[in-house]
Amino acid sequence: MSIAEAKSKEIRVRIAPSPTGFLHVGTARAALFNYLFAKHESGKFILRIEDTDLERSSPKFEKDIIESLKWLGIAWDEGPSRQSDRIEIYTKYLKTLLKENKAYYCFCSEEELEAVRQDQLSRGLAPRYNGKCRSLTETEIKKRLTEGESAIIRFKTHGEKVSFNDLIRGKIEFDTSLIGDFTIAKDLTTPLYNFAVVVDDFEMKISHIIRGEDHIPNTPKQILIQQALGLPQPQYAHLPLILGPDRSKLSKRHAAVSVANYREEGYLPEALINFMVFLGWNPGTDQEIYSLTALSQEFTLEKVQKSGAVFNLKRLDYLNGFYIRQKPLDELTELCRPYLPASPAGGPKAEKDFLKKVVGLHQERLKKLSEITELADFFFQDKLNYDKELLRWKDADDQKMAESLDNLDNLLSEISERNWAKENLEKVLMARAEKIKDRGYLLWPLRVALAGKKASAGPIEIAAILGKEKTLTRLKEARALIV
RNA sequence: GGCCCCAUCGUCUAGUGGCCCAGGACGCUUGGUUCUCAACCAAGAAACACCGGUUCAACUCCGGUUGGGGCCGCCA
Repeated sequence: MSIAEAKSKEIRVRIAPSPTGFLHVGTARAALFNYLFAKHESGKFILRIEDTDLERSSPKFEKDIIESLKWLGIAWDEGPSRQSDRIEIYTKYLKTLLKENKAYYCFCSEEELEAVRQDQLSRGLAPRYNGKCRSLTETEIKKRLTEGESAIIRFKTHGEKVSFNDLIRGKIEFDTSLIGDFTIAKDLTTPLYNFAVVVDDFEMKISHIIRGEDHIPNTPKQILIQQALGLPQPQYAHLPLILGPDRSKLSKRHAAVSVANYREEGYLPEALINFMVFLGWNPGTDQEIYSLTALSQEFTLEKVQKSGAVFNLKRLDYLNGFYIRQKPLDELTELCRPYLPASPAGGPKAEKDFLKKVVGLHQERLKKLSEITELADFFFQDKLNYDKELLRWKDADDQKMAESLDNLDNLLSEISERNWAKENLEKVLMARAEKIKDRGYLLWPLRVALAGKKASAGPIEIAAILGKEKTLTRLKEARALIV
């Protein structure tokens, strides 16, 4: 094999998002599959920003796409390149097509086109261009163009059949007579999607196009353009779609769709990666937890599913909880910090120590980082607000409750600040609790007095973190609720 | 409506003709642990859309039906 041959066989894939919105989970998953495929095949993964639609594109979204991809750990080898920086290239190819009479100017107005479309639709036909401007003479075109009449560039189809072998679905065939002469550019310097992708994929030597199933109908158009330009045909692999609970394409009305949303909610990139990759792919074994590196070793297109996959938030939550539980406490504390109030004085060291205890206490209860806010709020409040009835354990009457609270107060008052640690507190409190048989009479009111809610971490652990002073204060406040 | 794609538990899926009266995971239910919640452990309910063919044998192959989805832009 010559060097040239070896080079031409290089695996090169790309993700080509358009900056018209925040990075969508569907796009992120496509990026992931491309990335994994490239890694598995020792190829290159390229990021290309498709911003030919200047109206809808925004630098804000481009920034989000780049940041979200980075956050997920999906690293690209080349790019990001931007279509708006490559206009001359498209113009060059456009001129070739025009000159060779493979594309032509169309002067039909949008209203006119829409009317034709509606008519065809109502008659149950495939809507397609009627070919009105297909054979305008060169002089007429020139004349109308110089007169400033608005025009668009169409690609000339010939009603042939186009087929390609999809790596995931096998042979797919289209009848281009049903497609008609489609648009490829608004003018010489404004290419449209189907045209720009073909040019870019060729220029960037893309070997495999791995993208969503929603692009299947675009494929024959792109192949036609390739053929007209004499370009090689890349391999295609169309991924199943991510679906909402109603099994239609996942959209905003179903759930949050941008990676940024999930990041803000406190999902970990590891969880999101692991979740997304199993939407339409599986290793064929029972292993369910994978790192990005492990995935790139396992990933093959043969294992990709053909049918759409419903986005199951419960499973994402489960995975996220799993990864949160795996996190080293130090790291998790930093991840949780944005979701917690700034702690009172004591310096950064003391604050970090305190936060670590608080986070550690809730680590196994967290499904997403943002939940720490509510779970641990009582550590940051001066005065708790809860109903007196919450203090009542089972059928305990007021007298019994008061007794329990007094007992707790007495017991805990005797423990010195120095010995105020979980082990000691446990020793003292559990000894007493055991005597009562039903520990709840002692522990339930303690938990409510300290946390102010019906579900929380253990009262002894809370007391240990809260410290003697605050613990006793809260106990007295609880006692005051009972007359 | 036209074209195209798809079809195993509620969900993600294993299964490439016999190993499957279908396996795993999430979720759900029940029990255990337990002051509550979570975590953890154990058990359980839960699926091959339908009809024909091919074959000694079909969840697996073929055809059809039904159902679902995608696309039909001077968006990508």
